[in-house]
Amino acid sequence: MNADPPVFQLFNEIGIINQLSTKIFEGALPKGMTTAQFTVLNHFVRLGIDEKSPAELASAFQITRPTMTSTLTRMARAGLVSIRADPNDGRAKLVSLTDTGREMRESCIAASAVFFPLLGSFISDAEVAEILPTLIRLRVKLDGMRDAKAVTLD
Amino acid sequence: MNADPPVFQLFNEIGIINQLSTKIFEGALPKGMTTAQFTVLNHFVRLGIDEKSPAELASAFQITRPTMTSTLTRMARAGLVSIRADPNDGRAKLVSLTDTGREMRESCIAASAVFFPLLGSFISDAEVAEILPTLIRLRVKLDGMRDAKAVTLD
DNA sequence: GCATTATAGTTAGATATCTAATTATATAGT
DNA sequence: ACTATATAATTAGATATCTAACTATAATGC
Repeated sequence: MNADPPVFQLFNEIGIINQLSTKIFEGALPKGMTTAQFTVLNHFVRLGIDEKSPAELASAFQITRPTMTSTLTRMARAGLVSIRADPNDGRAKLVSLTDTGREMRESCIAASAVFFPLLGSFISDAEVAEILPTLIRLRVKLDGMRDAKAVTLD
Repeated sequence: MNADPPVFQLFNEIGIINQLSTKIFEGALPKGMTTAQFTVLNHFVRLGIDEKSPAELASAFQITRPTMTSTLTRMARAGLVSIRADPNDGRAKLVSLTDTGREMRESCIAASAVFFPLLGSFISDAEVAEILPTLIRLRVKLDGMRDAKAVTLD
């Protein structure tokens, strides 16, 4: 009864998996924390970065600058990041983690330490290894298309 | 330099693919149309349904009732759906497509007829066939967890 | 050097999504 | 029958996300 083309099905499944896994993950995070904010915290720590501009962060996460402004405003209000003017560029700003931000990231990591084994019980390492390369190839191609001026399709 | 566990990577890639493909798809839809609204239109047509309550629709798409209320309100405002009181249940309502809704669905299908071959050029049918079963299994398991009362993880 | 163009960040306005709380109606239980 | 519980829909308030438009500063170009 499912007449959808395989590619449609694929994107459909990916959409549902994304929605469900995101919800489960956020349910495990400290109250009020979101995936978007955790991603920023994790980025600084994992890459050992001191300061980065909002534009660079937006680019790293492939979101628009207004979205980044919005998230950073909330994170600054919560004391997770600190934002100062860039002394070398009057237009730009520089974002850095606060101690509170670093502690929050630790709490999130602790939460995910419980979360990922659970997900791991839903899909084996072998299965992940089997499908991950294909998904990465697909992501890279989609990503390349994003850079094409407009997604005109004509 | 990527020390993330494979499962983390998997969900990361899935998140990015979902974001990019959704954006590309919506870019192809008629101005103002969204994936959420198209999904509702397509649901009625594909399954040949006349009327369905907001609660049933919310359940079918695995979103909350407030979200469904929100989307249906906008769709009704745009003339895409019609909503009436359920004569058999004073609490419930019944949603149905309007002619405008049906036409809009056709336009979206026409748009996707251009979109999916494009995506198809990014991933072969063979690759889709290879990874789809695993993704479906994963989705089903995540889905089952959703029904567990609370995602307590403890 | 001054005008044009590009870039950084923000603001405005929109949609989708969630949780918590509210209102109204049904159903169950005793 | 009357109370207690469950269900349908909505409202309120929040986050994330987008596009379009705006302000300010930097870089280019002639």
